[in-house]
Amino acid sequence: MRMLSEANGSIAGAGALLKILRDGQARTRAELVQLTGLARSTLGQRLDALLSQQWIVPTEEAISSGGRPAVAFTFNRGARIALAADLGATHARVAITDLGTEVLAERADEVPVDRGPVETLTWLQHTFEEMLAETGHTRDQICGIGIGLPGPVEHSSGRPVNPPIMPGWDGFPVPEWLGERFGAPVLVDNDVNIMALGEHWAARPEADHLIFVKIGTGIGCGIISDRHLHRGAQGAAGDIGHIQVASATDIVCRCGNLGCLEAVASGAAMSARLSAAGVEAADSRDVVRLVRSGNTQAVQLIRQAGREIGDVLASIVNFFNPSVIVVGGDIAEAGEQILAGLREVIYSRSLPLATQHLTITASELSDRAGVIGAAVMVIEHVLAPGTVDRSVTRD
Amino acid sequence: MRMLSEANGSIAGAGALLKILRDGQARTRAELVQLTGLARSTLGQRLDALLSQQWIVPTEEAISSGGRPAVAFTFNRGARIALAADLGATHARVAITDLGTEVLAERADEVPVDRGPVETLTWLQHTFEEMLAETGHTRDQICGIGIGLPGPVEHSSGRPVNPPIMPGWDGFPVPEWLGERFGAPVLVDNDVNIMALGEHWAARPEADHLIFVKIGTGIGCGIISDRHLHRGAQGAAGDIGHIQVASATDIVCRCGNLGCLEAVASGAAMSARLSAAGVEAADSRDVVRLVRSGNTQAVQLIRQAGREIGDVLASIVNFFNPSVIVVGGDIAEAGEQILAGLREVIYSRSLPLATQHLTITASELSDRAGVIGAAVMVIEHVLAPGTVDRSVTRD
DNA sequence: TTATTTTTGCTTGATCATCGCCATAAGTGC
DNA sequence: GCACTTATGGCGATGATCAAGCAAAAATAA
Repeated sequence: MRMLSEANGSIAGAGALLKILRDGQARTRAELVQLTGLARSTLGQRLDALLSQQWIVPTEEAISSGGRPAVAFTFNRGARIALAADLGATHARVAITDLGTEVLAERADEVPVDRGPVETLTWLQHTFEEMLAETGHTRDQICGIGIGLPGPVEHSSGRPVNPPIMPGWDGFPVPEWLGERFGAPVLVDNDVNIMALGEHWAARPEADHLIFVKIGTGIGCGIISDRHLHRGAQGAAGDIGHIQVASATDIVCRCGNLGCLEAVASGAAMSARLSAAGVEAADSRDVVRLVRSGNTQAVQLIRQAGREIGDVLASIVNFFNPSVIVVGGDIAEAGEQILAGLREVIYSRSLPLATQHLTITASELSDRAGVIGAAVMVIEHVLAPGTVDRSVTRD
Repeated sequence: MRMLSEANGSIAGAGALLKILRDGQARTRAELVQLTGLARSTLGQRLDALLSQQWIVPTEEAISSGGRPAVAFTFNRGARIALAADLGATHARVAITDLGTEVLAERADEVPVDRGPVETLTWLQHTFEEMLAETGHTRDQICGIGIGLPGPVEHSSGRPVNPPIMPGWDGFPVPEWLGERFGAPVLVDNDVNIMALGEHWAARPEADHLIFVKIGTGIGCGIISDRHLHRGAQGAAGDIGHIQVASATDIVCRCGNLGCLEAVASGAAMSARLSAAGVEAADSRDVVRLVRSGNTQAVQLIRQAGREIGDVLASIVNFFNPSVIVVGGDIAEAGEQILAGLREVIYSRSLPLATQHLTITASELSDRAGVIGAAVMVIEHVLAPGTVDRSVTRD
């Protein structure tokens, strides 16, 4: 048993304590004794250890009930920082967060990922460095770096696997490249996976089984099963964009197959269809703009897309029985229009037992879900190893 | 940390050791020292504890490499027994197994579950007692009882939830009823879940993500994600029988909806169709019999059913990315006929990344998957709490 | 100001798991 | 039969933890 607790590393035996304090609530010694079952003296020793490492801090306010007021301790979210990046096909979002996933600095830029890993990561390195200077943080405060990439990633090695829209990235050792430059552990994952992680952790921690559906240029989803990210055998889980839908078996998808969901209901498919109909729309954002401005064709199209996606999700609800479905991505910005279509189909097609407590909602974190998820991935890896990922990448 | 290890109960600190010995990773003291990092003396103490409780036994053969031969230890599968039952709609299979899920005694009977819980469980109690007498085991050797039921079960409480084919069972406290009579922990779960568990554990332990598809009177599946059973938010995960299939939106299902998979490809649906065509077939078994005897209509029907189910599974493969799909249930006894249809559709419709290492195979345990899974559920609960289920039912 | 209450820091002796060391057991090779 | 090698068991030392107690600190109530 000893080895298990010592595997925690620097935090040593105090890991269990930290776990309790990390929920953000201030706890007094008396409460902690109650919660852990430790002796007062032992608890004192452990608190000292955590205090000296700055992992926790005493709060200002003293709660008195007639005698000497008790000192309450809280988790020190500012003890370390996490570097997080959500790299999309054309735009990237980079952030520095504290250990409570609070965003301390943030940037969103147009960065084409198709120029290859070295150029993109060099830009990322410089952006991180600039932001660190901005916020006045040093390198030794970094507890880790989390990266989301728009394609399949082998999480254990942090390398992209045959990514369709990232030429030159196949097998590129992202963790090694960045790890050398910052001297911190680097974790990489698929963008939908980290979005699911972010939404689950920051907005819906009570949901045990969550599906995050990203509707943007393409369509994909991140899966949380029993509070763990489900990545699948090849890390390819959640690739629902190429599931065949019944209604349109004549449309050719970019993958070569017929009637893929993505070829019908994605942002790219919708903008293409609007353009063909004479309405100008270059990408997902234009579609959303048109919907918001009340364009009839766009509204009809997005409602129909919602029903198509709902068709696929209805099957998934029966199979997976999630407690929450969160919808995010560019197209989700159109709001209720797409959710209405989704709900309509899911509630009529799926089993009552599976739908009676099912929540279908738009992402609360919106376009920040990715970076926050990347931060969560890193923080959990450092503070509670094994919760999110079971294999270490780099140290 | 202390409290964590003590929660293990009677095995105390030696739990980790037992896990290693159980998997056969190490056998001699030297190897165990290497693997655990414990001191030789500490290891010796722990081994003594395990030996005195009969959890492990020294083997006869002594491995020498020039000096005094090392004593090899093996997990004593006979230390305790598990009582297991797989109750189906009309027939039941009951077994006593050792801790290695080896079947020591077994019975298969026609037992209609629709007569209510008291009659069925009373029969089960007597069967267990008879079998115990037969094998010469006593009650205090029972480490637990595992039950599989044909309907949704809230695993944490062990109670059926609105089971469609089990009148009178809704909310019945199965664990309490049986626990009182045998003085052992009772775990209950859906029949497909335990089949998935059995097949995963006994036949395919290397598969991290497994889907067990049961094709019998109805159609359902059990889901293993990251070596853990995925039960879903309402314990309703895996209910793929009522997913709508494109090809037959005109057929009414017993659930009231149109075009359910179960209404097209289940044993009940096939026997009904054969009967309507003038070929006598009362149930799934008759269908299998006809297929085996080479009846053209039956063969065509089962091939088509394979394709329909494959259609649904193709979507699930994209979504879930399993490493193995195991097919079981009465209809699966027909062998390659149904697998051919499945493979045909899945390999053509699902993504190459997801299918390239995907195995689609018939159940190795066949009609024993259920009881063995029930035994696994109990054994894992006692020996490695938290591996399969995270909530305790009864003690 | 003083008494009371409650928290906190510190000390002590006991307990327990673990560790390192040494003696002994049980083989192999000459 | 003897030296050598390797495995095993036992003993005292170590360190973490615990329960208990006492004194100091910091508030409230009289």
